[in-house]
Amino acid sequence: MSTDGPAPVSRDERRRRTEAAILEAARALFAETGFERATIRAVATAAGVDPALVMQYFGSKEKLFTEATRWAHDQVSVLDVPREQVPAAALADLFETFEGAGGRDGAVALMRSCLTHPEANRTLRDDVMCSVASGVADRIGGEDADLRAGLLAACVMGLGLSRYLLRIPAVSEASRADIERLLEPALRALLGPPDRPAG
Amino acid sequence: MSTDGPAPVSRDERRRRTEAAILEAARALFAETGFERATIRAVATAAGVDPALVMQYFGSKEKLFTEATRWAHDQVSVLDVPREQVPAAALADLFETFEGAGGRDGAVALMRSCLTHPEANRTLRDDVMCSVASGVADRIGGEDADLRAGLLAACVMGLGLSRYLLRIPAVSEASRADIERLLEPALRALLGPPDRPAG
DNA sequence: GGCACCGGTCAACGGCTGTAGAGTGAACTC
DNA sequence: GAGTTCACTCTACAGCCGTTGACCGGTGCC
Repeated sequence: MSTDGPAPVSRDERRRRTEAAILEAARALFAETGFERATIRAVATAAGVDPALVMQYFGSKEKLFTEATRWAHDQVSVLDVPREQVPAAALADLFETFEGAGGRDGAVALMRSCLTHPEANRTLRDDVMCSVASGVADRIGGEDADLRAGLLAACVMGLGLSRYLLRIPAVSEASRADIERLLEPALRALLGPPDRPAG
Repeated sequence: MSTDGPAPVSRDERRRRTEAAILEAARALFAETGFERATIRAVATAAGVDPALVMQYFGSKEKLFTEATRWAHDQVSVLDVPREQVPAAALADLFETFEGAGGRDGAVALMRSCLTHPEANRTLRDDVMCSVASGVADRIGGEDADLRAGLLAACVMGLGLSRYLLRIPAVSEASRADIERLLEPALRALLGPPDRPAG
């Protein structure tokens, strides 16, 4: 309580901290109630600042939301594994996204608002689902590759929705291992028969 | 075009018709934009009446929403088929719910709002998902029956979400038959090994 | 034919929302 | 140490929302 010194926080540092606090509060509130019900006033209160400061930092509620739900493409492992490991990797990616160290609020916030907020809808469909499904389809191959990949993505998203958003007890309270054990074989069936390079 | 007569609509008949028109408009708007963004004024305009009349008929926006998204338990066939037909019946129920003759807007409206509206959330989780999953679990049997049923419900809901709400192209534009052909075997894998009556 | 009823409309209120602009005091620069 | 910058706050506005109560006119009943 003495070695801390007189709080030598520079102006830049303060700005970075409050911006992070606002972003964190926004993520939490967007995740909890969705875009429409989360108000800038509530975000500001949670972050301990004035509502006008939120506007000053992010320009508008829309831009705040976009910033708070930015999707990181690079933490998707399903695009980097051989065909047979796609189902397991897809599940691992889901668990990592929603239970990993990096705050899960951003993902929940995007998903929470994806049915009522036009841009969240577009982002989740195009930048997440279609983008991933397209890569998965390449690994699956065959005539129905696109549909198979789409159905796989749909099932994984259904799991995420049930477990983290709707919180259906049987799915929400199950262990990650149990879900992988039961669901991975089912997703594997979506891949279809093993590769046949030509045909 | 002449035998119609001078529109002999009684007062009761008029009331029933306008109430139905309001309900239909509400379903359509709730389905399109969700509970929060759909306004009573917009519903009234779409139904061709005054906003105050909507209040007079349904009491509040909440009650209007509840009425517009009432869930009919009786059209679920998955609870009336033997174990091996559960996956096919679950898919048939989904297609019937969202593409059947009885307006699909009610189902879309409930689903559209299930992530942001507390009561829609509760209804979809408890009255739809848990209720159905519980019945399915009974048919599946075994140690993990509840989780297996929950995962099956999650996958089917993921399909519905991708096809009718997010409209992911690969899933949305596929034929019902193709989806059944590819997804039914996968869902069948969720049932686990065939019944073993004791054990 | 007079009267009560009721489907329907009009105008308005209070509250909440996103947003804008002026102002303030402490941290930085020279 | 004076002047500037900038994080931050206060106050306010305009618009939209759900909701209400008074009012109007045709319909049904005696």
